[in-house]
Amino acid sequence: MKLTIDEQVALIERGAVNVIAREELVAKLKRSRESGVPLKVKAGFDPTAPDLHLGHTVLIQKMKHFQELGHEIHFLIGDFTGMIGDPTGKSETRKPLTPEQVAKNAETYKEQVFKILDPARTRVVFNSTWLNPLTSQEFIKLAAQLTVARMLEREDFKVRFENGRPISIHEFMYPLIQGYDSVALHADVELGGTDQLFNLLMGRDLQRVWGQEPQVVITMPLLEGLDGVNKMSKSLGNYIGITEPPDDIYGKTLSVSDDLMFRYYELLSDLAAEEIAQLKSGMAAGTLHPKKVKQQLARELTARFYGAEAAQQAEANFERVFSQHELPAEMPEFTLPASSEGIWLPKLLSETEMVKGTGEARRMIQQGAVTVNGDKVSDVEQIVKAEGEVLLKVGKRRFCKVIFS
RNA sequence: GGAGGGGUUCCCGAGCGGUCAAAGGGAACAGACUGUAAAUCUGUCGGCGACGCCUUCGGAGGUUCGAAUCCUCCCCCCUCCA
Repeated sequence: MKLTIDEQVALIERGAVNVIAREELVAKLKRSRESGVPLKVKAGFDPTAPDLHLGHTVLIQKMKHFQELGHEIHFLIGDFTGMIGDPTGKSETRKPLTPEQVAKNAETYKEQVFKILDPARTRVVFNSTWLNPLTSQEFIKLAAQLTVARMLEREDFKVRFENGRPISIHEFMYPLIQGYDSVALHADVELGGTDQLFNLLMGRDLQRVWGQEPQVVITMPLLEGLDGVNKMSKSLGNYIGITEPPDDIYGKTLSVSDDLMFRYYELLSDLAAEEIAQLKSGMAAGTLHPKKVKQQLARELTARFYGAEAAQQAEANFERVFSQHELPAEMPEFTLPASSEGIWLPKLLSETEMVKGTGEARRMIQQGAVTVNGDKVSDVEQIVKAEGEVLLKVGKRRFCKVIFS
């Protein structure tokens, strides 16, 4: 790819919230082009979440942009810092992870990130590599670079401090350590979410202290989760995981609110800004149905991880089940022993794990949410014939085929 | 180290000897309406083959016919002082 420096900068700036500082970025890009030495682009991930979701991909897409420009990505897994716990945005002290958990989560990251990034231009690094050997003296030197007052400028610390909530001393170390990672890597650029701004800037400060040219800092917006309120996160359960089945990625995307849909377009889609604007105005003018627009997004995102064909299939499945109200083409099967006296429906639902227990089964039946072979059941005492095949449906999206043998 | 205030069901938060499986709100789930959107309305929301039984209110004991509520010890958190 042969882009002019201006075109490169435009690509890099797309979607970014901060670029600090633009002139430095231009200078680095020029120097890299002249010398043929790729820039070292660093992005750190805290190995707390076992699964990457679309929220992470905002950043990963940006990393990919750099790869397309020929630069080298350092995918930093914060296995050391993961044991501390990033205090960013938290109102409480985080629980540290055990080394075993960190190691396990880190592996998952490595597997998943290459769904998007080019492995040949990606270096996966662990910050324990250089942090574990640090001596106490070096550690203290690091700590000496920052005052408490400066640290308390940070909004999250400030709020906690003013509200008298606990801040552990080790949490102060987090930004310092993250900054030191940049020193250890000689990073030219660091990418992160907007919530990471303080930590990213710390890298610049520390690099100066260690006599290095400060890294360019680029922040990307945080993606809202499916609820449209909180940021997308595993722990809140409002996420779309990139390893989820195509049907789920498609379905979850389609369940997002209209407002949120455009936010997703903006941050996740590969469509040009003008194309997105067209969709928006078309919808406002009434010439485009919102569902069509949303379907396009769902197809694009599903196709990103599974290909266009799988995306089409996911759409077909979705239409079949939710628009035509037909049973899905495939559903989980359960085999139970046949019996002549039949089986009590709540028991059957419970055995097939369609509900948590017979209590929930009773509730679902009473609420008219249960269907047996397509017929709605209202009797809690219903006995189902335990022979042949029985199709069960609970609510809108729980299906199961029971085979009695 | 000293003085106070707290730990309630997924979360917040009432309750302060029986009428408490525990108000209210949020989340979640189901139904209606839809575009599985949002908003709205209704219902459910510890477990159990259930108009009854069992297990919950930081932990362990105790007082009572009876405790989330009272007493004792322990654990954890917060505030102020040092």
